Amino acid sequence: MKHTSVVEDYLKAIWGLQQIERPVATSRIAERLDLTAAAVTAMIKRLADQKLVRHEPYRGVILTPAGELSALRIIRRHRVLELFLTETLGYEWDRVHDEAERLEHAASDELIERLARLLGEPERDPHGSLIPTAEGTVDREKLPALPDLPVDAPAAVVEVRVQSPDRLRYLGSLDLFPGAEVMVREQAPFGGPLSVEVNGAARVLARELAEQILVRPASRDEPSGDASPAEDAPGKAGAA
Amino acid sequence: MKHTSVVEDYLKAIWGLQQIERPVATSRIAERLDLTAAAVTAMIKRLADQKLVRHEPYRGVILTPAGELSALRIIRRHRVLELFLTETLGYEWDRVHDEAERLEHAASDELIERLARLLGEPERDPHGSLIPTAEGTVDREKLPALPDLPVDAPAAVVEVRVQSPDRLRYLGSLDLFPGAEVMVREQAPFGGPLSVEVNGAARVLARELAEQILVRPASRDEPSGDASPAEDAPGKAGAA
DNA sequence: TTCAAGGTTTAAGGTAGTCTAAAAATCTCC
DNA sequence: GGAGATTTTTAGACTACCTTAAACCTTGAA
Repeated sequence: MKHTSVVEDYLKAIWGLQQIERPVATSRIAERLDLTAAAVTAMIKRLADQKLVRHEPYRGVILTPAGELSALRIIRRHRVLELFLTETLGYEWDRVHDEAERLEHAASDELIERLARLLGEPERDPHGSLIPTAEGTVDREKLPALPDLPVDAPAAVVEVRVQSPDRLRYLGSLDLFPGAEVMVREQAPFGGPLSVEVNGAARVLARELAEQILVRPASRDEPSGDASPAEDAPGKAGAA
Repeated sequence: MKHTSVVEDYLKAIWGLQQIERPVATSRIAERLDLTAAAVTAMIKRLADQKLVRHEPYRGVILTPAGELSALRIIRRHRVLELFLTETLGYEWDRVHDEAERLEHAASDELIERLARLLGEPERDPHGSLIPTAEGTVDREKLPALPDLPVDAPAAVVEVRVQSPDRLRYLGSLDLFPGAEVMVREQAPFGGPLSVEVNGAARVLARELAEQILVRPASRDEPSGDASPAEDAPGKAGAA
């Protein structure tokens, strides 16, 4: 039940990669954790011994139910901490990841639950990602990305699936936080950029970035983006 | 400048022991960290290589200025975190130590400074211990302990030098938090217990514990214990 | 003044994690 | 259905810790 912080990092990485492809290749894990494939192979053995993953040599790994549960608990920690950092301490949304990355291994369950209480039992982190429950469950949601939206259809940003601080900072400068109201005005052909209205202001956005912005289309009869649980824009709280 | 968390633990332990005797014996460190003396000797070599301690074989170690600075920064982290846990998250004062012990190695300087700001740049932790500044300085203060007080002289509790959760819980049940107003009524001879008035209520306290309670005698002309910077009693915030 | 007790250091071995380099398996493509 | 490229695993070595057991100082008391 209690793992080293390195083991926690592996589980988290594997969980994330598993959302993309199952089973997960050794080299994917190595890339994500910035380690050699040899190190990953060695660790996978240990994880398999602890019944956290199942490993088919040369084929890849998948998390066991125990492994997945552990992963989700760590992800909960991470996301609660991120939200605490922005909401309570005024961190910018592009600077919370690394800090949370270290704290998540040191924080007790009790600390996390107290933080969650302080934050009002939040459902999403500052990037709009769903926070797993303390029991380790998350809803699988299937949201459209910005480029999937029909032209001129109003929607609200729900989640910004971007890690890189640079990109986050840039998106923040465009006001593209969870909760922002958006409308696609035009999509340039051949994978070109999108013209988007963000909270009423006209913006142009590279398609690559737009793909990472998940939205909830406004339902016809609602006045304006009120269907979204994410209500306020993080990352602009008290500047350092 | 950046050390492993094990190194940080050693520095903190040595700093604390150095307040009692200098140089610090290998076996004292081993006791405090619950390791074998052999492990300590090995680590001392590494610390000496990094110029964090000076070591005279068979005689003991003392921190170098660099080592002391590092130690004080870690102690600052620890104490700021402890205060955050009681003040903001409602932890009891007997349960903050272990949590802070883990977090102190993961928290960035920035996090600690933001917490300190949130807490109003506090001077003392929940036990009344002085928090070193961000620059790594602490005042050396020389306060009398409860048994040093003349009978019937009013004083205020400043610091409770107790680690053990059991004892802290017990002292808390007697209202002996920093800020409490106390008066020694009687001292039993031959190292016997003290009769003490705490916030007006009569208590009896083992001498061993009383020795660890540091107080500031009320100055004659003040109405009541207002000279103390520690103003409110921690540890009684929202019960779990 | 020696010598035993007790604390300290060395020596040897273990775990968790990393790396490089080489061997083995799988995939790709003609 | 191979040859060659690619990916994965093994092998051997390194760091930072820890342990136990033996060797080594220091000291204090007869």
